[in-house]
Amino acid sequence: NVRVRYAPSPTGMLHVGGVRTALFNWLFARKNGGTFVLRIEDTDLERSTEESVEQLKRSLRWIGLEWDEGPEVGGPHAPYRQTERLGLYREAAQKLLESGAAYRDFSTQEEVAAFRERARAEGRPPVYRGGPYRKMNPEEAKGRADAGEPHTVRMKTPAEGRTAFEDMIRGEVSFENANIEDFVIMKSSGTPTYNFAAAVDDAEMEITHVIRGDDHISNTPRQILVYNALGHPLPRFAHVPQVLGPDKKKLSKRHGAASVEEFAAQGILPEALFNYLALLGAGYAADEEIFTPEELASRFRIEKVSGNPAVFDEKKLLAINAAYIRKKSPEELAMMAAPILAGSGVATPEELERDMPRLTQIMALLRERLQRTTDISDATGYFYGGTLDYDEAEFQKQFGKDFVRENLPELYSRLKDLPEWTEEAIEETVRGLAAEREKGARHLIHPLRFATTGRTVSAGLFETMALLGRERCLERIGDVLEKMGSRGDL
RNA sequence: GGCCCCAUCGUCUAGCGGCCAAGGACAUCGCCCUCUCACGGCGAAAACCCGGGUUCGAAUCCCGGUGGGGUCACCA
Repeated sequence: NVRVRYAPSPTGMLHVGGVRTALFNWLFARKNGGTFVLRIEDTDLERSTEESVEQLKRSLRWIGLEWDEGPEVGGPHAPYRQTERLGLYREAAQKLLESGAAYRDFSTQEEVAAFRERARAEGRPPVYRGGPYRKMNPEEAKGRADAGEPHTVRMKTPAEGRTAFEDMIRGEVSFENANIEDFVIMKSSGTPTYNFAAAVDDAEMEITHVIRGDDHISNTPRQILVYNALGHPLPRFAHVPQVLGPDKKKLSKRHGAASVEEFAAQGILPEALFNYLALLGAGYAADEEIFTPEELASRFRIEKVSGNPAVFDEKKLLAINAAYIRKKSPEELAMMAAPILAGSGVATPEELERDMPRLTQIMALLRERLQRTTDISDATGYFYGGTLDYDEAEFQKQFGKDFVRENLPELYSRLKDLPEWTEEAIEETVRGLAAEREKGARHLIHPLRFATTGRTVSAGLFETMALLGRERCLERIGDVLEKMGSRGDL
């Protein structure tokens, strides 16, 4: 029975690197019919915030990573927050103290730092092994502790041999014990350190596969030591590489959007981020790239995950995002667009309510042209409201030509007299006039596009005008004619 | 600096000793479609870090170098 976990510390926003390891855990659980546990590692009282916890949960859910056990949903190993499990760590530490695997250290932080300093200066490895306290009589140490003397609890690390493990994506990784110092497991505040709490929890929660960022690879031997001292069988480990920015440095805010919430705010669809991140460095066959979470899960192979750090490519994310937007139905897009349009003030909620059928048709036209959902308000603005503001230079360019000046009024009146305002009728009118004047239709189409939409690019002109409606089109063309006249161009 | 990890087109990757004068995707550049933009189609350019081995044969295995990353806390 496979049990995996994602164990973030709530000290900031959920980072793409973090979601990716959460994602790999989720994928692995789904693939193997296992359980995905969420555990909050908030033993750093200084930096952990309640807000981060909420944000974390929100982000995880947004992208579609529901946890089977964890905060809010509960489970057989509750609670799932380390600050609520303090008793467990104290108990475990007590056990290690009694078995002699750990000892109390009464030296201060300054003293330990000084030791390391000296060792470094003398060219010895700065590996601290407790000074006099490692060998101190446990009874005496207990007495001092009971008397209230501040101390930490440290692991008694073997000075020789190696600690090795078989990483599921890297193969054997091994460390020399001589380089592993007697690390602290309980701080003088009585709270556990990361390496201890994580190992104790992974053991207690019966985690079978620890899949985490490779920045934890050097912590693994320490945790193995804890497991062993606790007499608990080891889980399997898999260390997934970091996500890097374009400069090959660890991805951070410096590189632009780096947190899930920022991507959401920038018009990225959750399924697109999910898909992109899952693909990033996961070693899927390269034949296709658009997959549902279920497909991703069934094809997921942890041992295929690449061992080298992956550079985050925003362009590719955008390409995938655009593909997901194209896959949405016009109805779905209209539902998404309405609040965006209302929010940006291009149309009132009531107006949009009435207008849903038309909005749906608009989305059908624009679907192929959107990269991010936030492009919607910009791309649809001209479908609402009356007259437009025209760019001066472009106005000159479009309407400065004699042919346009001579024929736009005629075009205006023919459009006005059309018995039916349909795409076909409009096209016939425009092409017809151009043909009569023996000119290519594009000589009329481009200025007309600019007049009716205020821009030089849009979806097909005739369908666009049909959706714009006769009244709005005539108003805008009339407005242009007037502007041309008022400056004596007519 | 010590320890650990990693190394195929710009980026993500396929490749797991011969099928590779290295395939796909994104990006780039052409062409086609076309009322513009997009979509779509076709095509181009673009990589096995270097040096030694092992082998009949290496992108694939081994060693060294170089480069990149991580980590060296009473932070996770």
